Formats: sequence, structure tokens, C-alpha cells
Amino acid sequence: MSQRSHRAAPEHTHPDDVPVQTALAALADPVRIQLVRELAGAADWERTCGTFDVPVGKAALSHHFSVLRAAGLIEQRDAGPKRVNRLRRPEFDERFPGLLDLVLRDAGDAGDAEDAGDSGDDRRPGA
Amino acid sequence: MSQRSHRAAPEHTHPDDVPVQTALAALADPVRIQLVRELAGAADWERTCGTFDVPVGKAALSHHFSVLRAAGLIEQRDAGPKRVNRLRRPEFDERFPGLLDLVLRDAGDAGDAEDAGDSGDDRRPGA
DNA sequence: TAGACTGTTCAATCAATAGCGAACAGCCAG
DNA sequence: CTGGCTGTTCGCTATTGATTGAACAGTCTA
Repeated sequence: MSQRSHRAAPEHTHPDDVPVQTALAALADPVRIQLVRELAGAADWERTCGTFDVPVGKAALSHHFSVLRAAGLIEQRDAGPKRVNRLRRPEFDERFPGLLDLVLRDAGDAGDAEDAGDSGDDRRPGA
Repeated sequence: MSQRSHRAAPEHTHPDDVPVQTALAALADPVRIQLVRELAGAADWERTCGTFDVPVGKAALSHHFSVLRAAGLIEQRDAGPKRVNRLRRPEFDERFPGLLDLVLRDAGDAGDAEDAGDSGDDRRPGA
């Protein structure tokens, strides 16, 4: 018998079973983007749910984690009273190549501080 | 003289000025995904707004095009009474590498399994 | 066993957005 | 000039999703 925990394990969805639209919707939220970024900067199973620096209550936080799970972005495991998280980077990367990199690289700016190596596609309509 | 049109040109946003979140949100919609896909399968300036096979009225359609413009995904130009569209593939690709490919490749299915109910696919990490 | 701590669930609220119908504005053909 | 066509804007409704506070459940420590 499993003496691990009597608590229901969270429902996980594999990235393979996630439609693109769901993945995009999951990442199109500032709070969840922040969660993913902090998670990417930590080791697997290191961060517990309560240790993230996001401006929402724990109820909303729990909801966001649920969305991330359903999108195949994270995996959760119970560790005593806490719940530790892991970013499913390899699996998600295989299903949606480059997507995670985009979110992690673009840390909040809209691209104004890019390099000057502009390929110069500067066409304007109605010229 | 330029007899292009006396109509106000639509406001365009360059992909460089678009935050990731905006790009993701723009693509996280079934109607807009369909628009982008059809646009990708046609030549530049070939499709007019009314020629897309989407299940919405023209008012909603106009709104979706507005969102796509604001996300730097499309460019529009007036051609007589019609308005022709162009997918900003190279510019958008340079700003968000791989993102457009993801949406275009994943043509509506979630890999292999898509069901209408709750997927009892809770597999635990186990070991 | 009691208590503190962590996270989930519930009920309700609020904001954002998608949708439609109708009215409006520019463009071309007659 | 008039009418038909194309697309936008406006007013409105419905739906979705984010958020909170309170209550609940499970786990560890004292």
C-alpha cells in the first residue's frame, strides 16, 4: 500500500495531450508567466507553492497551478504538508519546441532593447 | 498622386513592439488561429477579410483582425472597397522564433488524443 | 491530541472579451 | 447620383476567467 500520503494526487496532463491553444492560453497570463520563470530558475522539486512572488492570494495561486498542470507545464508532488513543483521542460519542449524559451527569454520587455542587427523589414502600408 | 484611399489606414503594430503575453493571447483563440492558418496558406495580399471560413459574423471578424494587427501578426492594406491581408511571417518569426510554426503545424489536434470529456490520464510520477 | 502550517475547494464578485444586430462610411459599377 | 458591396463602429448581451475571503482537509511538530 502506498504510505506516501492519503491526499489525492493532483491531476496531471502530459504535454502530448495538450492542444496548442491550451498551452498558449496557459502562458498568456502575467501571473503564470512569473510562476514559470521562477520555476525555471530553480531546481526540480525545490520550490513549494507558497514560495512564489506573485501578487495574488493563495486561492488564486492554487487555481493558476491547476491551469499550469492542465497545460502540461508543471508537475507537482506532495512532500509532507507542502507541495513541490517541477517545470516539465524537456517534455514540454519536445511537444512545443521553442515556446518555453520564448517566455523565459522575453523577461517582461517588449523587445525595445534588442540588438541593432535589424534585418530591416520596414515596410509601411499606404505609402 | 496616391489615390490609394481616403479611408483611415488601420493601425499596425510591429512585432518588435509586442510583448510575448500579447502575442500568446492573440494566438490563444480558435477563430484567430484559423485566420492565421488560412492566411499562411495563401499569398500575400491575396485574401480579403470576408473570404475566411470562420463561424462568426463580420463584426466579430473585424474585431479579431484588429487583435491580430495589434499583435503584429498581420498587415492590412486597402484595395478598393475591400481590405487585403498579409501574414507578417518573417518579422514575426524573427521576434518570436518558432511560435508561428507551432500554431501552423499543430492543425487543431492535441497530438493524437482528443476527447470530449475529462481525461482520466492521471499518471503519477511514481518512482 | 492540539496546534500551526500548507494548499484546495466553495460561493460570490468583477473585469475582460467574444458575440450579434444594426447603423454607418468609403469604394466601385451602373 | 444611386445602389450594392465591404468592412468598421456602436450598443448590448453572454460567457469566460481571475480574484478574494472563508471554510475545509491533510501533514508535521510539540
